[in-house]
Amino acid sequence: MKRTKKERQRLLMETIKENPFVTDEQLASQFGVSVQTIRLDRMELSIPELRERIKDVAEKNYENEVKSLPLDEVIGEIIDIELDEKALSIFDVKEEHVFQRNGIARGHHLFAQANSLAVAVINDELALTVKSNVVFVKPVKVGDRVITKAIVRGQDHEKNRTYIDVLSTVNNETVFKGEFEMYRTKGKGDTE
Amino acid sequence: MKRTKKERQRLLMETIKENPFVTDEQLASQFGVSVQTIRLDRMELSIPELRERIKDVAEKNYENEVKSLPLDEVIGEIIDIELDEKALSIFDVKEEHVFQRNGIARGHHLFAQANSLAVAVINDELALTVKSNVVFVKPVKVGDRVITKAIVRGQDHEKNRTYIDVLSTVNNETVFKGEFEMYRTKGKGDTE
DNA sequence: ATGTATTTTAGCACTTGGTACTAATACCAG
DNA sequence: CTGGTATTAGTACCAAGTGCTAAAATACAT
Repeated sequence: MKRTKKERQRLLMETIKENPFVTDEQLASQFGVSVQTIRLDRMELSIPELRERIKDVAEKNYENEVKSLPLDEVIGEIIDIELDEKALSIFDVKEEHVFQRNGIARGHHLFAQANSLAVAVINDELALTVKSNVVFVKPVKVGDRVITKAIVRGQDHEKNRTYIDVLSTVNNETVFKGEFEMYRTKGKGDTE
Repeated sequence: MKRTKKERQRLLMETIKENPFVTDEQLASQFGVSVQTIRLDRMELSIPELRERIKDVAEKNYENEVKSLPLDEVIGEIIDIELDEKALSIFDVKEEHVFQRNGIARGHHLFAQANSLAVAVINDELALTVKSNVVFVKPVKVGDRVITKAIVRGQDHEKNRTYIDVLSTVNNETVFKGEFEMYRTKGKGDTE
C-alpha cells in the first residue's frame, strides 16, 4: 500500500476522468494493486465500466453532432425568412454560451446569431460581412430565448453591397442591435 | 430474400452510418436475416463491430472536446498578454470555420477571436462588450493563421468603460479590424 | 431435372472486459 | 489475540462479438 485507499480512489477518479479509455487491468498495474481492487474502487465510486464510459463519450458526441450541424450553418434556428427582405431566428442561450462566473452570454454568440442571419437573408451564392456596428444593449442570461430579426435596409448595386439592420430581443426587450454591411456577388433580381 | 444481397448491404451501410449504436442482432431482425448473415455482410463491407464503432465515435468526440474547450474560453490561443495593455492571439482557420462553398471564413469566427481577446485583456472579474465597430477587410481562407492584436486605447472611469482596438492580420496583411467598447466592474488599478 | 455456385444459416470454441458473488488472506489497532 | 477493514483470488456468468466448419437453402445454367 503506497498510500491510503482514499488517496488511490482520488487518483483513480482523476485518471479515469482524464482518460476514460483505460481498462481495469491497466489501472491495476498503474496503481500496483490487483484488478479486483480496482473493481471494488469503481463500485464504491460508482464509476461505470470501460465500455459504458466509452459509450457515454460517444453519445455525448452524437448529440453534439446533431446539434452542431444546423448550428454550424446558422447560429440559432431560422423560423421565418423572406429572401432579400427579412429573416427571423431564435436562439436559446445554454450553459455553454455564457461566462461561468455570472451566467451572461458571451458577446460573440449574439454576434454570431446576428451575423449568420444577415448572411442567410441574402439571396445569393456568396455573402460576406464587410462591416458591422453592434451594440450589446442588455446582458443576456442563460435560459433566455433570443429572437433576432434581420431587415434588409437597402442596396448599393454598384458596390455590390447590401445593408441590413439586425435587432435581437428577449421578452420583447432589446438586448442587441447592429448594422451589417454585406458584400454579395450579384444584386437582388439579377440573373445568372 | 426480399431483395438481393447487394441491396441489403447497401441499406446496412446506411443504417449503421446513421446509427452506429446498433447490434448485429437488431440488424438481423430488422433485415429479416440471421445474425451470421449480418456478420458476413459486415466483413465483406469491412464494417467494424459495435464496440469498435462506438469507440470510434468516442475518440472523434475526444479530439473535438479538447479542441472546443479552449475554443470556448477564448477563440484562438493567447500567445502574449499584458493585462490592461495589450494581448496577442493566434487562430488557425480550419474547415469547420469556413463556408463550404468558397472556403472563406465566416465573419463571426473572426469577430469571436477579437471579442474574446478584448475580454481577456481586461484585468477584471467582469468584462462585457457594449459596442463594437468592425470591418472585415479581406477574406480569410481555410489554412490561414490569423494573428490578432488587441490594444487598450483608453478608459472612462466614470462610465466603467474600456476602449480597445483590435487588428487581425494574415501574413502581415490586415484582414479585420475593430473597435470595442467594453464594460467592466472595476477600473484599472482600483482595489477591491 | 441435375449439377454447380452462391447465399444463408447453424453451431461451437474462443476473446474482451467486464459483473456478481464467495472465500481466503493480509494488515492494523486496541 | 480478536475484530474490522482492505486486498486478493477464484469461479460462474454476460454481451457482443471473431473465426472457423459444415450443413442447408436458393439461384442459375445447361
